[in-house]
Amino acid sequence: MIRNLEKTYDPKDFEKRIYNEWEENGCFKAYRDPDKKPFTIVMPPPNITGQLHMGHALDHTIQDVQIRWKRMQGYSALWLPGSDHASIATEVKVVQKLKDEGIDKNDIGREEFLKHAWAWKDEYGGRITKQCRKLGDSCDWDRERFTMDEQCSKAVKAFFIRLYDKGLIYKGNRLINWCPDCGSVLSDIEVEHEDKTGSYWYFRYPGADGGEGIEIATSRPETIFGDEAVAVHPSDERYKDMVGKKVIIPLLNKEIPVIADEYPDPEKGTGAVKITPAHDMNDFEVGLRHDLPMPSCINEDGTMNELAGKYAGMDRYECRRTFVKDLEEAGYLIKVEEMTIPSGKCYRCGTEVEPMMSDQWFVKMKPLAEPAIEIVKNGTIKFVPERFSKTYMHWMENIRDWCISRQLWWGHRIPAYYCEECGETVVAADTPDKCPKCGCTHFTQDEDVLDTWFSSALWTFSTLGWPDDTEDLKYFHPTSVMVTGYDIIFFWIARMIFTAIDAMDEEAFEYVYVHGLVRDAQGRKMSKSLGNGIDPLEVIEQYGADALRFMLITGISPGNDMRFQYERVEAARNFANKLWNASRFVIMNLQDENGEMLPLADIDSADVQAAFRDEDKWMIARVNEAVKNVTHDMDRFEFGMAGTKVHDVIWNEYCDWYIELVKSRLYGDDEEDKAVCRAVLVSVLKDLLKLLHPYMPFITEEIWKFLPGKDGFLIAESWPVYDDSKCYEKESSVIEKAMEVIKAIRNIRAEAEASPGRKLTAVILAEGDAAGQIAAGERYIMNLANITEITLTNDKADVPADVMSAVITEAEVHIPLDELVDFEAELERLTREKKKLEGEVKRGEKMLSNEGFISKAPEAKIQQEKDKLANYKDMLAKVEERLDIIKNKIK
RNA sequence: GGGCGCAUAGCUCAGCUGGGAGAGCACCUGCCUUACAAGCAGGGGGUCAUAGGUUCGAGCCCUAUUGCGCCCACCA
Repeated sequence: MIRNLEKTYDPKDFEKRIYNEWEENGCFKAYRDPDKKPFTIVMPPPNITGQLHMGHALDHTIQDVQIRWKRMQGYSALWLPGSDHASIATEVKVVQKLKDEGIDKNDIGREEFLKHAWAWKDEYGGRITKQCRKLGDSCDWDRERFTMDEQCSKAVKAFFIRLYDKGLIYKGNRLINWCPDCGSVLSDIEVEHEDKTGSYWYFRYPGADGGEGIEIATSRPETIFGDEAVAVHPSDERYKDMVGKKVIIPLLNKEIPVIADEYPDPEKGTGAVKITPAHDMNDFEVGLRHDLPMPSCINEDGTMNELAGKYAGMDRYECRRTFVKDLEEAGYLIKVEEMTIPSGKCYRCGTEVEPMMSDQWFVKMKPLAEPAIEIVKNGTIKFVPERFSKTYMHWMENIRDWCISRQLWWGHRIPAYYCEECGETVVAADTPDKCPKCGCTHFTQDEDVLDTWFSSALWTFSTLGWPDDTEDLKYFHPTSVMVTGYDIIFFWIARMIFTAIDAMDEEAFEYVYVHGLVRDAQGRKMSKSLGNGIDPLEVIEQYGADALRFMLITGISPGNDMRFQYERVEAARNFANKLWNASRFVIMNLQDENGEMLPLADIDSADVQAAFRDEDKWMIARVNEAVKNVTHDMDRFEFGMAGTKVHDVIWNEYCDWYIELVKSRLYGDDEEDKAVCRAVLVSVLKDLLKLLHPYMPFITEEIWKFLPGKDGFLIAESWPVYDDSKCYEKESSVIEKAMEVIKAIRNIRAEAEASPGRKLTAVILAEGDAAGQIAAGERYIMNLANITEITLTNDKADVPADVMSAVITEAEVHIPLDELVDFEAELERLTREKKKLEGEVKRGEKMLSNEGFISKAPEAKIQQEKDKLANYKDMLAKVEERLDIIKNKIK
């Protein structure tokens, strides 16, 4: 029975099976091996609410390629997986689910709600990690973590307490971003700014002294109820007399002062600004400077409060409409202008956020940012591509305090306890026994939870055991590379950097590899609302994970977005198919018709190496070269380039040339040579599979199983090493010259429209090195160009009359075609050739006659140009000679 | 207002430190050649956005311009 790969490549046949084998055999497990160097990647934890999307597929492919590669290079490679509780996102989903069941979150209370949330997590939380297995992620699943598991929760508390004790966490009443829909505060970066069309309403605030008062413009009339002043610029002549006087808010009959402040821009609006300290960031600052009261007029749910009088209870937008109408009817509205106005929206639900005064917890950022800036500045942490460090720096240098409390239930509850007697705040991991101030034993824990990014900020070290001083932490931290999209540099990367400096006193990672977004074929962002998302699982189902991975990673250059195109997945699948069939060919030739293994030469023995033919050495040299280049590219994070090079050596050299070159040997009678040939075929294929394995782990592992002389899994094999002694330049030049001749003959054949099956002969005029190379390569030429006889000569008289010709370096190839020669066409073809060569000669002469070039260019470059010019001149002369002959014939 | 990216073949994109423009797809021609038609062989196709500059030499470096996109900040 011949044992071979299935006739057709169908990834569904083996991808799942191979993955299970890896997992069952512990291939992904990382150990603290003192003899190995660690290589650590901590997976950006996907949200438990999510499904695997194309972004994950790209993100994970980049990580898995590195992990597999480093593992093969002999590192103790740990890829630590996990998932994120995603506070707001999950809570929204659970609330919705309960709502669908007719349950209101507030009716069941916190504890009951959390039971539902955990149940939800148990049901859906594992979904993504299951999907990751389809991609081939070689994570150490035994170390899988969750941001709300016991250890991570411990880390969160410990870190909170640590910062609190240092005075870096505080509670304060500040103007914050409030999402009325989520019912929670948001941090600054959770607000998305965009412009929208809106209106400026111009109102008159009459003077309290019965005077004309002042004209103001506002885009948010509903905040008038919170106005505490009208500000003008101190240098604004128009309002000089108004400063210090009072004006009356129309319809409210509330008196507010006119104040002078640097903030108003006399050029904008009327130059006079109503000041609402509790609902606008700038107004808040003005309010602080002038010691104004800061009353809120809007409730947390976005409705108006009692300050709005008869409008109380109305939604803020409804109030705006009604109030404007009332003001207009009362004659206070001067005009309305359409304008584009800025708007801040909640990044989760898109609701317009409301700036509000609120009591919240903050992290004081300045002291934490300083070392975080330094660690990137001094190169301890490196961004790939480098430009993203600028983005990071700019943000860090202008950082504001981080609001970390959220009015939600799903998340890490803030470890702050308030004494029920005296109100003292105690920050501790557990409920305190008694109040340090009054001795009371009754405490209430803070109701709020922490920003979901607070726990992810600790991810590189909380997952390895912090705050305990674990062996894992010592061995695997700092991590090696963090792979992420540029969209979460602020949310996550920046925060991991400063938390690790504070908690671990070291960098969280050495490199941050930043990739772009996967867009749809039209270049649009994939989104649920557009419905243009492409499900990676469907792509895998159709084309296999290897094809998807290969397409994703060869389609990118670091930091840039890419488009998802099915044609490219198909191309990647075709490549897999190519490798599959080539391997099937090799495996087939290792056995006799009964499936008995044929002898295989020992490729390491000197005798066998002495028996290598030119094509063997050429192929070995090509792989060796690829090893060098691919490794070099991967070292520089150029995974796309490296992948393309692996693709090219497999397809363009191994399949297109080497296999074709050795066929005649395999079908011949020289058993000893066949054993050598088989050995080279297998040995080279093994190296190629190794190079490709990080990109296409499944197919390479599956093929590996069928190859002789292996021990265990390919995933555990070592990465090939470049070997100086395997360049084989002399033998390679024979093959390359033969390839040149073969291509020339194929071209003539095609031009002559001679059928590929037709047997032809060739007369080759050659000189110099070419003569020897062609003589050595005759066999290859005959086989691959389908030539029955080659006359190798240096005598022009040997060239028959009716031939088609091609000129190559140091040689002319002539194909006798008798009746098939169309001399007109041949004339045209050679004339084209002549033109091309003339261009080359002209270029070379121009270059070499340039005084500056001769005196300034490097010697080697000049010599190279001289050699090229001589060659082109020689070729041109030969083409011209042929043209003369043809012209005479036509006459 | 500040910062960043992109502009190269019909399409999607590579092109690393400056030294003769590449790939995949699409297109044209011929082939079911005993690994592969998801393939083989051959071929056509580009003033590298524009204008200057540096250089012996620029797709690549510098300056400006145009168009597209992104990020940050601000706005009564």
